[in-house]
Amino acid sequence: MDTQTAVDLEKPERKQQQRSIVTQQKLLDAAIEAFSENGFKGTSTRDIADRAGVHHPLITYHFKNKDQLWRTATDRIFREFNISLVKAMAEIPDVEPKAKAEAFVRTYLRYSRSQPALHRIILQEATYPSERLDWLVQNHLRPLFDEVHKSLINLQEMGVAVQGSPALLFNMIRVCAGGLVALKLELQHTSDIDLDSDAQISELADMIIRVFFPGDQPQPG
Amino acid sequence: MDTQTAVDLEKPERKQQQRSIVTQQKLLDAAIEAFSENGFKGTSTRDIADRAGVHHPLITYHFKNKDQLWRTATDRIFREFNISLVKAMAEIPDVEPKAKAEAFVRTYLRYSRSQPALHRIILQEATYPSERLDWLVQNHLRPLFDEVHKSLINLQEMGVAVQGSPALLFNMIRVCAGGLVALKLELQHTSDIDLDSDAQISELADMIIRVFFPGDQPQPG
DNA sequence: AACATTATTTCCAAATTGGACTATATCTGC
DNA sequence: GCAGATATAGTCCAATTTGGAAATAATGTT
Repeated sequence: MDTQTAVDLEKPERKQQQRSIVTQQKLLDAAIEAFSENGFKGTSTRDIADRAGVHHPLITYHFKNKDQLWRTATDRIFREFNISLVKAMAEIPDVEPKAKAEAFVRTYLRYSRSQPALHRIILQEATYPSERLDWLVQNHLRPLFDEVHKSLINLQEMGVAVQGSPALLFNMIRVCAGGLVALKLELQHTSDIDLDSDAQISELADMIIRVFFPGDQPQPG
Repeated sequence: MDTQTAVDLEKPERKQQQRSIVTQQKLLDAAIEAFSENGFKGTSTRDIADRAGVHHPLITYHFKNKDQLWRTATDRIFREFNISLVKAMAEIPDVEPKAKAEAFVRTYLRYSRSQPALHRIILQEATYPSERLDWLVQNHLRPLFDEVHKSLINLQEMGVAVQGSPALLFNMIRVCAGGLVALKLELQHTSDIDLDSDAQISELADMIIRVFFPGDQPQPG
């Protein structure tokens, strides 16, 4: 439903120039950073332009307005994440559901680290009702939930995942991954945890898996 | 030329008037709401004054400036939480460590629901380094961590808590409680979870306990 | 009544806001 | 190459918002 250019022209008579693409990418990166730091309301288009090292009127030129910029930027994060996820899942055979769950956790965690905005922007928008939250839910969060939810029920039936509400379970896993990464600055100071390190990310992944998917492991007693 | 704030000075020659206390409370409530929605930078003192239904110069009068207002408001949240926590823990005998862990989870969850800002403000401040984050860590987060960390190690040794890094464990529990409540608006839409309901809060508490404290408590006698 | 405390009201100087506008540079398609 | 479209630069503005100061008025305390 969208093109790479800001405006949907019926008949693009010329192809988009390379420098234009670069500018848009810089603006999108800057927007993601700014929005996840200060929220939608707390971010000015000039701030974004400054971070991108670009003249601020270019935002109007490329993305029409602040709202469209937010949507395009957010869309990119979730798209990229979905690509990573699909790719990782495809490598695991369907007959190994626990391995699939593990892949999900590790992918979510790895992507969250490289792009903490994945979780932060959700949090920013979840503080009060807005059209943006509705958009986020409908286009990205709900579809993801629906899919994982099914898998989780399956895993519970197989005795791999812990019992209890699969909806709660999904969200607990999600915040243990993304939510912890979003707090990484704090964790460095309070808990001597450095989620920038591969080792600690891996340790966290192991722990999430061990806690939420304890099945197929040596049961004590 | 010292401005009198809520903090008690050496010798107040007259006692604080009731209307002053009310105004301060209204401002603190409004500040907590605004800061947790839009972060420190994204919140204006005028916005806070409007929410409180109070003239904005009163902020300067009562709290000197925006920064002091933030500190006072944040301090109040954590103090209140600590009071709840201490009170709840005092009711559980020391010989029942698992019950203590349960009480901690339930208290954290209940307080987070009545005051989601507890988690949201941390998240707002954890997105980039600031003096406020340092202050938060030193005055509230670190002390809480240190205390719970000890208890968790103990619980692990008794086989009540799951194995693994106690620091990670603490933070996983924390985000499963506070982090999920902070997302409650989203969860209503994506997952049909209503964390305003007692039943679902209780279900979440049970699940957290079941997942992170699966071991049985040795029964005395 | 006297005086401290609290609230109201008006004001300011600085910064920020989104956006318009023109001019210039650069690329594309021919 | 050229013409026309695309993209950026640079400048400007009017409106609003910002945190805060100040003078004045109202209210409570002793």
